[in-house]
Amino acid sequence: MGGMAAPQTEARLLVVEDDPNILELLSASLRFAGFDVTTATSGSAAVSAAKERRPDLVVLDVMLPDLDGFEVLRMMREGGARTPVVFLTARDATDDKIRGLTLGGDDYVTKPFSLEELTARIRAVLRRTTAGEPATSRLTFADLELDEETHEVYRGGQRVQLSPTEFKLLRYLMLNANRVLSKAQILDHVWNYDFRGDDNIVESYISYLRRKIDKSDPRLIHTLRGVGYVLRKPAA
Amino acid sequence: MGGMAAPQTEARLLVVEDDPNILELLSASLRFAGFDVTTATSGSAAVSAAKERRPDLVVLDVMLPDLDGFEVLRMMREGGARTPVVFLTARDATDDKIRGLTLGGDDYVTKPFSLEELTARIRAVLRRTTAGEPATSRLTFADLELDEETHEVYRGGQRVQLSPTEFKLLRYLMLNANRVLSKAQILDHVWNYDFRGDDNIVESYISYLRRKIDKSDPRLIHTLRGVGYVLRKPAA
DNA sequence: GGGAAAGCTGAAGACTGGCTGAGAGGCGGG
DNA sequence: CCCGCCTCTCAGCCAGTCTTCAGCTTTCCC
Repeated sequence: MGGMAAPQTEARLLVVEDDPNILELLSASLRFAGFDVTTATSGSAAVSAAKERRPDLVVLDVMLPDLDGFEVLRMMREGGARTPVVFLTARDATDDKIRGLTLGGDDYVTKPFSLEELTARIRAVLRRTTAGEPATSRLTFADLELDEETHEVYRGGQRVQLSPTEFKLLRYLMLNANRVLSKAQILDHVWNYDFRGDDNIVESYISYLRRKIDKSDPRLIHTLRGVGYVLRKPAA
Repeated sequence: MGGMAAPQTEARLLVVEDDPNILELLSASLRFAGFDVTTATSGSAAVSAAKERRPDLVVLDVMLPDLDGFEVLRMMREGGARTPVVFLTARDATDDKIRGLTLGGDDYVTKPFSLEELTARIRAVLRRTTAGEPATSRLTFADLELDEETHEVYRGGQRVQLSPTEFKLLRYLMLNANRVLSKAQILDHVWNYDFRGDDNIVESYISYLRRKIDKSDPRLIHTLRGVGYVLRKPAA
């Protein structure tokens, strides 16, 4: 099943998470997305893995059996390393510590997250911290433009307002333009991993998207009956 | 049992399934399709078989007597092995767990499936995960082209619309070009294994296919009275 | 040539996948 | 506390698809 494109090929990630299911979910999909992934299941293991591997970015659960994520971060950075971090936190952890994170170039994602959400954050942080590149956060396909930073979307130069889920869905389609995506894949990537509804919600959101960005020719979102959806220029 | 071509020659599969009838069906036909097949009938047996054999891909029933498929997957992957998996699930497994199956390049097929369907998925997953190959998903025969990913079919460069079943039938014919296929074989491979209709449906679909892709010379789909059908260039 | 078996195909009806309108429920801002 | 947006579910609908059936043609054999 065609996964995520691999725009960040070979960036090295260290994923730190004690729940084995979530760890498996993360490492499998981030590897498939083209990252070079190492894992750790405790704070202390994370610290030594970080020392050894010098990852480009760390995905770090705040709640760990031994040290908490902030401790781990402090220890990793003793000695001046400036490895960027994306934290995973519980939804209600309105902790002040979390607040300050985006100041230092880091970021956080609340559980339960969607893979789309997480990989978008990872990409954004890497973009910001890697070199001083202009670092475009703009995706384009045909006359569609999507700005990952501002969440603005244009079709044919015309601004379109999308809800958060519509935005994530469109981003996923654009990242995987010309690739056929099944409803299951879309559900797995765009919706939170604890979503337990059925496929029909994908149809609904495809319908919303079409109404907002694909109501006239040339149509870009195509249905392949029994297979999935694909974002593609027609007449190919 | 029908002659599937062996495009993935010698890839090693581990098939895990507790129903002996289905296991037999699977192992026989996958072997005949050119795979090197090992089997296991329980989760724990699967884990040790995986360790020992290091298969290229695992076909894994979700419902097993001891561990469930997800447990098995997690245990297999402890230690960093990245063996891809094609899951077998019940059709109505709407509830929980099934989510996340398309991550990491894996895929799943719902029971009752057709062998065509399953082997197509297996091939697709192997294609995606094996090396960084260009990974063509395109079959061609004479001036017929069939794209397994997008389900697009061309005859002489001309796009043709096929229904899902027509598509599966044509793919089966193309994979077995120049090989004579009996109606029984076609039924066994292209239709779900629980189909209880009669042979005439194959005639119907051959008729549909001819109308769509074989209405003018040179004819490619030939009837061998009393024997079966074959996809072949004439004058041979 | 005639009969029988095999194959072909049009038509009919049931079924399915996908699309969308309506609306319930949640959350957040005013 | 009310309102509006958003998410998600549900149910109806439609088009396309599957399956069966019956009558027809072709082929084969005597």
